Amino acid sequence: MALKVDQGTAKALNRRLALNLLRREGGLSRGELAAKTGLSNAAITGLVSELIEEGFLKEGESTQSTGGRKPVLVELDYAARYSIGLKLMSDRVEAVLTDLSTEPLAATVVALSNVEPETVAEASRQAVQQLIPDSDLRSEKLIGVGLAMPGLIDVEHGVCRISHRFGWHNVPIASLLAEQVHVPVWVDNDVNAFAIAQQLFGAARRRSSALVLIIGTGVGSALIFHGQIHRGARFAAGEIGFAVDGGGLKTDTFANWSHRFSEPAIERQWAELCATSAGQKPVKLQEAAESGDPQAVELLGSIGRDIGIRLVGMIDLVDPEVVIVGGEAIRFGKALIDPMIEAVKQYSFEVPPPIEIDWENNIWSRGASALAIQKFFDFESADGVA
Amino acid sequence: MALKVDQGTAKALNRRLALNLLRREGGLSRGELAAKTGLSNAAITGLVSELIEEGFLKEGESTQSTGGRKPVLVELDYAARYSIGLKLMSDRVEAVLTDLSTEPLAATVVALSNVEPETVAEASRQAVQQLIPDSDLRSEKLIGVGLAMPGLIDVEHGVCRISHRFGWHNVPIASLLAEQVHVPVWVDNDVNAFAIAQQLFGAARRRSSALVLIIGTGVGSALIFHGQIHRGARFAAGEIGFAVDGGGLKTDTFANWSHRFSEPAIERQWAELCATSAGQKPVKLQEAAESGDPQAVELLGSIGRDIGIRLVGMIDLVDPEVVIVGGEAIRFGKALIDPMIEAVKQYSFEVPPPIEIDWENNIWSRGASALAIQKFFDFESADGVA
DNA sequence: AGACTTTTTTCACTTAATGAAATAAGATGG
DNA sequence: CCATCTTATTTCATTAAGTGAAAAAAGTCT
Repeated sequence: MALKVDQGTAKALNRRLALNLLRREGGLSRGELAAKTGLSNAAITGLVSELIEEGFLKEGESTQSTGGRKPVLVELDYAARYSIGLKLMSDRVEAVLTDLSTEPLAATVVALSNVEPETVAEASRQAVQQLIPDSDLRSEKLIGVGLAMPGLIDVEHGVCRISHRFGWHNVPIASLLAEQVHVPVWVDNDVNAFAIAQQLFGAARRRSSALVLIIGTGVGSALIFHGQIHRGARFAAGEIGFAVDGGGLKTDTFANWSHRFSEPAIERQWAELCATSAGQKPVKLQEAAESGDPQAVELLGSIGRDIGIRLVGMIDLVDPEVVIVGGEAIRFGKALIDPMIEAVKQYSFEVPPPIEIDWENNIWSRGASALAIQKFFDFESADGVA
Repeated sequence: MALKVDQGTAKALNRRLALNLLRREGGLSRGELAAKTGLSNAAITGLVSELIEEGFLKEGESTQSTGGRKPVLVELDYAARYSIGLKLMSDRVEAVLTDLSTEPLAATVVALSNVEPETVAEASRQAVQQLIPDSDLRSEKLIGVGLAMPGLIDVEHGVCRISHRFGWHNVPIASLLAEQVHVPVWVDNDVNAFAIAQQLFGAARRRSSALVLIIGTGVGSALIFHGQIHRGARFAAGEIGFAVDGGGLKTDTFANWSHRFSEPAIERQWAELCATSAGQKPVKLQEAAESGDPQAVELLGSIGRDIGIRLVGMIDLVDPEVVIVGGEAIRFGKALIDPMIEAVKQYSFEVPPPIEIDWENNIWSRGASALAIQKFFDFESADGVA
């Protein structure tokens, strides 16, 4: 429910406005900041000095004078604090310590013997301990811990409503972990976490809406509108992994996104292909595609096209400013991606939005770290679970 | 771009908050209003007396005392002002005069000899004139005119970017009309207008998100998030009419939503069916379905199921609080609707949101009227094109 | 060095909300 | 029927955040 706006919230909103402007545009003088926010110079003076006092902003170099006093650049001090990101996998917790720009400073991995909530919380505690052993430093400079996992997450209460992959049902994982690490903890769906990182410092940085598609262990998506994750009425927005497809007039053929398009599914299809074409010794799909193997190129092309066709439906529905595609399947390269983009261009209602491919290893845990960092740039639910 | 919040905008936001609370909940006492908005009693006293002075609120009957002074109910005075809605059709302009609750007070239709912007503007002027001949009354009590039409509309500038059905391209229809009627004019896509009406006083009244699906002359949709229409980066959100469908593994079969699912397309399929089944004299599809004709029930069932299957993809992506289905095809009744709902239930990822069917004749122009009314409940772009 | 220019800060003022106290209006009970 | 209690609404002094104008700071240019 929307709530009243008093002077306190108004101030917080203006603070967020200025911070996000600096995040998107880099260094700005106080005067530019005033012009771009619409606030008076006087107000900016006060706001900036508060933020400098808190350590989030620093004065940069003065730039060119235009015949008078040089403007003093003000910029975000990304090194001022740390954040920790934890990505839950079925067999391990991947952890990373980053600065406020999600730049990794250290990383570690803790193995999981099982996926019981207590086991996961204990492994997470160990990971945090390894990354910042000094508990004083933790309370001083660590802004919090972000936890990313597959499933439907109630981010406000820090509860995992449903995670099929972990077999969880209403697990208050944020508070379980917060009890152990004594810093604020935020949980979110892993694809949402990736999308937030893209929004803060990635391809969606200067855009207000985005559609994120992940082709990894499963297939999932995330939506950003007005610079905010759209989570849906039951935290299920973007859960396209199980979308059925009636196949035109043939309603009896249902193709499951994850079943055909996930990275494991693609590998499986390659294995089946290799098994049937006798005499050929099995080669890795990625290598085969890179060396131009016709069967591999054909398989990936067909899958890419089909993904593209489904992407068109999503684009036409929400009309995002940009589409960002990531996930482990990106490693299959152009053979998969180009036909996908081609299909989007061919079948879109209008000229489609730009499609950006962005993926690298360890990006999951950086996304998790962005969950905590986002709270600096975003005024809503700035409390986490502590 | 988001902008600063000063005391003026804060006040406007609080005013909006109170108005929307009253719209959703009906009459409330000042005390309840204070409790639900989070504002102090003192602030509510001031706010309410301003709104009463302006004529938008009135005091209602005092309710039951609970042992002390009776609370005085405050409610919206829907009769305080008028709004006019214009729905552009290819051969006519349908117009309705409503109160602030979109309740029709009078209606008229003006024929169009062609769809040139000037012709449309002139016909619209005539319609307004017929509904309120007295120009003094217009400037006093008419809050504005809402114009609904198919196509991509830049609502901020009142420009129709593209309308295939009218052959328009960047037509500043709002200012063309505003010049003639001398009241504020707002234009929007017709499906968006319908959705806004549903949000203000229909099935989405107490919800903050909704997915609206229209099966009419074409097939279109609208999205409401946070009580606001989601228009997309190029005003193209919801334009699913041309969505392609790769049909599972068979990428060569493309079924176009509008081509198979629009009301004319359904009629066409019935006509084809009647033509092939020799000896049978043609019966109207709606009548055939109502009388339980197996072929009609079968045809509508198959179409309904296919629509349902596609709806699942949309629901899984955006996870709306409610789905609202409307459009001229609703007249085909349960034979079409029930299989659609069945399919949604069968193939959804989670328990699907409630699906509400809401349609009646002349609803298009009431939706148009809601475009102007919405500006009272919504603080953004409250200026229109004047 | 003195005259401009441009940026940033200072300060008196305005506005909208707040909490506490006052007032209004009805209920209750002898 | 009057005194007292209860609940609803209004009044008022106070507070917080932003504004515009003027002052101060920090340059450039001749």
